Amino acid sequence: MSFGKGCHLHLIDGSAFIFRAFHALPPLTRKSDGLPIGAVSGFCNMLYKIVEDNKGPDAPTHVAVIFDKGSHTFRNDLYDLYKANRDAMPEDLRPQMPLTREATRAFNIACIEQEGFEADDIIATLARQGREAGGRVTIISSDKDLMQLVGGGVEMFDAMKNKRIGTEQVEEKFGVGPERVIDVQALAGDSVDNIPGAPGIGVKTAALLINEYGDLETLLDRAEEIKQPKRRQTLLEKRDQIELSKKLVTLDQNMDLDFGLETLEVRDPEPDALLGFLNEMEFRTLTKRIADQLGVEPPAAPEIAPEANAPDEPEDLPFEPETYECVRDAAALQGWIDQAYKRGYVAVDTETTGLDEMRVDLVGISLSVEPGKACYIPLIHKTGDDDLFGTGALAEGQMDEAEALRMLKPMLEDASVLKIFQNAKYDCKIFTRYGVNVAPIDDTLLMSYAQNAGLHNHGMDTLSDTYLNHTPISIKSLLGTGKSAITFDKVDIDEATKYAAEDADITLRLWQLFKPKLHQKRVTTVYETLERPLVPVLAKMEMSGIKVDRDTLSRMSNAFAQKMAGLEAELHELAGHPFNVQSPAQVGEILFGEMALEGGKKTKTGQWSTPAQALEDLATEHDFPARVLDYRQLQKLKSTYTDALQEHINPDTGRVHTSYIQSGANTGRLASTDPNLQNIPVRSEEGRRIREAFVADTGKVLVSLDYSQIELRILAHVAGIDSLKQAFRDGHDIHAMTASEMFDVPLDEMTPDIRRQAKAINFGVIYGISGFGLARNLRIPRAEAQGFIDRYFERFPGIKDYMDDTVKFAKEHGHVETLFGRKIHTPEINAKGPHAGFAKRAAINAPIQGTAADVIRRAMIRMPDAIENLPATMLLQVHDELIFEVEEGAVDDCIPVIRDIMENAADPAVHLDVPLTVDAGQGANWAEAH
DNA sequence: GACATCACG
DNA sequence: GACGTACGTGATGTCC
Repeated sequence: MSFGKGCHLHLIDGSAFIFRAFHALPPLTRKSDGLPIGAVSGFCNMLYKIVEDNKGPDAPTHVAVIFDKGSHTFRNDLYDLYKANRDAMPEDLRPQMPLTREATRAFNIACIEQEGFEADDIIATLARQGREAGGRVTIISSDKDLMQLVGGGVEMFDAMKNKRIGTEQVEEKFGVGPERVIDVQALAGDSVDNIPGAPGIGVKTAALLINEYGDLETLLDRAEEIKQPKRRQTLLEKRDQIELSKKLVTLDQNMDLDFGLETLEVRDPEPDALLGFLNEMEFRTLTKRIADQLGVEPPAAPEIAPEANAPDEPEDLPFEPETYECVRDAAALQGWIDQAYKRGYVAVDTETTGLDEMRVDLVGISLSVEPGKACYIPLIHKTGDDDLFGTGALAEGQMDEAEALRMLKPMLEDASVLKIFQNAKYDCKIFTRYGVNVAPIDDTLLMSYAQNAGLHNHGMDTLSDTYLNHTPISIKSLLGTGKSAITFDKVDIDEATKYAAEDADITLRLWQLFKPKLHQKRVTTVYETLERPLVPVLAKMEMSGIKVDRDTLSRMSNAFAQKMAGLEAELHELAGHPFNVQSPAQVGEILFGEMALEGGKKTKTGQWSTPAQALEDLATEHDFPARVLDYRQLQKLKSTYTDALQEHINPDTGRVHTSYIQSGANTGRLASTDPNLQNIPVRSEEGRRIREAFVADTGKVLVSLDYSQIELRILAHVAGIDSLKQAFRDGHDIHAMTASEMFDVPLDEMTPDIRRQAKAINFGVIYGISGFGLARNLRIPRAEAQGFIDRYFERFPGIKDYMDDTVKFAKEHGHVETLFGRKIHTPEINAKGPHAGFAKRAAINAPIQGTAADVIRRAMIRMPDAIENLPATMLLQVHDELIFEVEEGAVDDCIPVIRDIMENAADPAVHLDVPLTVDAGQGANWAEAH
């Protein structure tokens, strides 16, 4: 039936409804697997009402549900900040997006979306067509942006409030008729969509002005006449901005649509399809009600077998590498992309030619959408035979790389499709280098880390073995080892498919297993606020890198080499024969064998132990150990720093790009590798000079900000030590204060040595102090050290209580927690023997170190937004320090902003009783900035 | 690949 | 009563 007079078109604003339903309705999850379905439920109930009303006098003859699609529209081209302040889609809503499309189709209602257009524009176009054809139109929505369409047979209906919105209601809201709504919106702006409007003018004033002057254009032309000076000035100065705002709020009523209104005719639902869907969603009431209405038997409710969902029961679906698909053309790839959209999630893995994300080439991509179902898309695999350049020719049967990425990019960047990785940071960095900014992501490695830190590592092999009872194909079996190892692009495509697709399959299975457990184990907040959002932050820092001056390092290396040669000759002379100075075994033999020095200890393997501490004792009497110490220091600086760092300078960027391991330390700290930039020397004068090689780029400076005494402050807070807390509030020297309390020395009589001892005790406390450890550190008799500790606990009884309570908690629960809820497991805490001591001290230290780690993570996660409009880039993190590269001249603007974020990073989740203070430094290089 | 050593917070 | 200990990391070289 064609659309015309007497027809009634219902246009349902699907996207807006889902968001509103999601926020308005209590969270509801599917019983069998915990899938969030609250918004889908609200949506289906609304559709049901429409089906029910189909019999009524006001029944629609035509109906459609319209959704937004894609995030980039013509409005973004007009104004790049359009909707820029929108929050990311809530985690629980994302999987519901594709389900609402499915629901629409199940109800046999036209489901409409068009890439690059907002639902509002499609609605506007359809409404105009309906109006012009002489029919009635009802827009099911309460979105004020649609109110401009009301009138001439078009009205709106708020389905959640059950309220009709006609011309009167629009006038009530905007103070003008529907035809002038866009003028008012252009002036008033909209903070939700980030439409600027005229600053200082809201809806009330805007309506007043429009009613006085008739329309926006007249108002702007005659703005000079306005009496209020501020208002007049705004309208004159912001004319461009206001006109732009009008363009942004004006809906496009003339879109090209590839269907006519007649295709939207109301159709009865197919009972099987509709009831099948509702049953699958486990909507019991609705299924029954609709079955009754349709006059058919409701389908049997799905069986919920409790065992199938027992938390620790891995699914038994076998792994069958032969069944994985090798995707070799666009049609096959499109099928997988469609699957990803349909489900709203997809596991992704990349294969590359190596491990350095900044340099390697992408070789292929694998995807998985359900357990056992995965594919591999080979892109640049080579044939076995080398060509003239030894690179090998491209193997047959692979998609063009650019084409494959072009097809995948919209899906990988689409907010409604969750991309699941094992170690997302690695793959995201690769994709970024190929022009794809992957979001949103989930990461099974981090999910495991949030749940299981302290129990085991979180690599794919461990996780697959532990949770899926399956040992994945080893990469070594494909690449070989050592010198004869090949790169992944040389691997036969069939073999590569089995390996790569399996990784995606495993990732997806792990995700399905871990997802509900986050909640069960009470670590959803940790994962969502401390792990997942850190991934893009770290990826950006790593890709930024830090500039390192090769010449400085090279000169230092040469100087070290010369000194070492001199020392080596001297040592051979002293020993009376040549030997390898770098061999602790040989040094030990000379010291304690040939020279027969006293006090030598042996390591557990029976060789003489020669650590620096032991050599220092001997060095007061003998030259030999003193020279060994000198040699070792230089050897360390040269091999680990001045030589190795040069190798790490990326030839393309001239910078060093470290890699942070987010799951590296059980406590929540980061670890840095390849190279480790968290242990660049600073304590010795000679070593510190290496920091001079870390420089700011031309026209910029390095800025370093670090938390002062953060762990001691956290200890004062968690142990509730009032005197310490007060000392921090007053900005006192905490070590001097401790010394004064302990040794009854007034502050003005404090000596550096007494203070040094108190400082060692303060640190010892954080580490789970022992008399032996303190004695060794301070080089005092053990009894004396124990005396210090007893005294300390006497003066600060709260600390002793904290330590005992923490150990007790660990023994009871098998884990300890940071203030932010991070759990660190302590499986050895109930062990007997020497293990127990280690576990106890680790348990005491973990909440303190871990809380500090959580605090700086929170600061880092907030940093990108805070410095968005400042010429500053965050480069490095060294546990309690952040290093930025800042444009010269902007330093004084940046430091207060960064400091503010760092000092208040604990709030509002945790309010510390002690202030956190941050010291800042700046300079042309890291030595100066620190 | 285990071990010893030493760089950092 | 003896044991054998400061907490958390990563990189390097020797030696088997």
